Amino acid sequence: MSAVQLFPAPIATVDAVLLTLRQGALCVGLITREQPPFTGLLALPGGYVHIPEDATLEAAAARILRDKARVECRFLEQLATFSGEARDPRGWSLTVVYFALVPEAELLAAGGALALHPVAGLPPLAFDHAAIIDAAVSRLRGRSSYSALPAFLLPPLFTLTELHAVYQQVLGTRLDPASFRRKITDQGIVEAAESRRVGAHRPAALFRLRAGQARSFLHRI
Amino acid sequence: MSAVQLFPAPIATVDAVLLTLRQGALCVGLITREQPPFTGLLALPGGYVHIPEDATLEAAAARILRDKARVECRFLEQLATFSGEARDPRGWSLTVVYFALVPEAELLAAGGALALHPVAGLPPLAFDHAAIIDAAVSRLRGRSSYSALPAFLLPPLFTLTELHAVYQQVLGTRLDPASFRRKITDQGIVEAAESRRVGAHRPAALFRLRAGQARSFLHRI
DNA sequence: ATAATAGTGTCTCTCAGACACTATCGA
DNA sequence: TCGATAGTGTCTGAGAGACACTATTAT
Repeated sequence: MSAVQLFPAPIATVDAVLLTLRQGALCVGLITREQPPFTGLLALPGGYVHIPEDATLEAAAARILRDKARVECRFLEQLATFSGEARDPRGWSLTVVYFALVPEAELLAAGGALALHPVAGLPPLAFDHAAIIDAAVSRLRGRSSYSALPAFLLPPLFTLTELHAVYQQVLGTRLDPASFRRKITDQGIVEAAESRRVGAHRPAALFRLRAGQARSFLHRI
Repeated sequence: MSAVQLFPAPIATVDAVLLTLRQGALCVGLITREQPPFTGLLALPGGYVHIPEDATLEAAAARILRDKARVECRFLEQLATFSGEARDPRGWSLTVVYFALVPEAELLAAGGALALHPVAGLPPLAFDHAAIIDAAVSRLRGRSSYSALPAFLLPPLFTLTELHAVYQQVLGTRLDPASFRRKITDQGIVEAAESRRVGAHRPAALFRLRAGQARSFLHRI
């Protein structure tokens, strides 16, 4: 390694995959590109790191989602870094991708410039963003079977029936309600809130995620 | 987003965490830095992406390990990207980190410039490399409980007793030999090789990883 | 035969799925 | 009282750990 950098630097960007559930369908937040390349195509929200404003890449992703969707995501985590010569016609590039889970209600309340599109049946996307979204959905599905990730698709307070429905929608399988309740409550993943959800029928207890323990279970769902 | 990039580009590099087992101890391959910053300290092998020689970041990581350790790793996967202003005194930087598993025998046969150091009790390292190694070890430990990753710490052909020992060393726990054998063989993770390991006592059947199925199990180990 | 390592049979306990049951609300 | 949703009790079957057992080699 010499002191002088002999190689051109790759173009480095940050992109964000924001996932939410709308009417039981997993959706991703996209923008329509206004500049080349890929003008007019849908793309993930993203951009350059703002130095020194962004302390880290994660901060850059949070800023991008704050600007585009007007939300502070309770779940934001690095997905992976995608790279290569072919993904951007301007040249060799890399993009560090973060993935966020947001309840739909929060997105709607915030307004924001992202349009929600069901991840099943997306139109052609800019760059390699279709593959990136596939990777994010795979991560969500994979982690959902042994973690509390799907809870981040609900508001901070939720009933176990709602959580059960979200797990079923994300995993695409039926889960026995009784076993589900036991697993969730036994493992200390959630804690009971004081209030109850009142409605037309028997009120349901409300729960919230326990801080820190939200990520992984002892046993599979 | 304007057409002109208004922000300085971060310094982008690739680093590799090469892990192996030596006498039951998990070890990482390190070099001694010859240039500033951190001259004289131990560091992960790494460097700039060579454009256009490296087709992707993974190819850059493979090249770095080929140059420094003279090995082609059968397991090489992206770990995460680390970033920030503080990790490199030259300024805001990001490094895309790959993590590799190699059997010790292969490393020794290859020679190479990496020195193996037990991950328990490392001296101070350059940059944030201590935190990066922690992340790699956590990933290995976490994935080992439900995947065949530890098998990559053995040569392509191995006995179930050897695999059992490697799992115990990586996980740091005792595993029942009978249960272990059943789980490994029942799940189609390995397939029997034709040959057997001959020695001073009863010969053991040799196995290899089944291509594709190497990554994840139905049930925990 | 013996030592040593390889590999199996079988018991038990725990946990997940199935599903019938009870509980609590509004109308 | 009924309909609807919330939540529980209990049976059963699968799988993991424990551990005693058998198998196969060299010496």
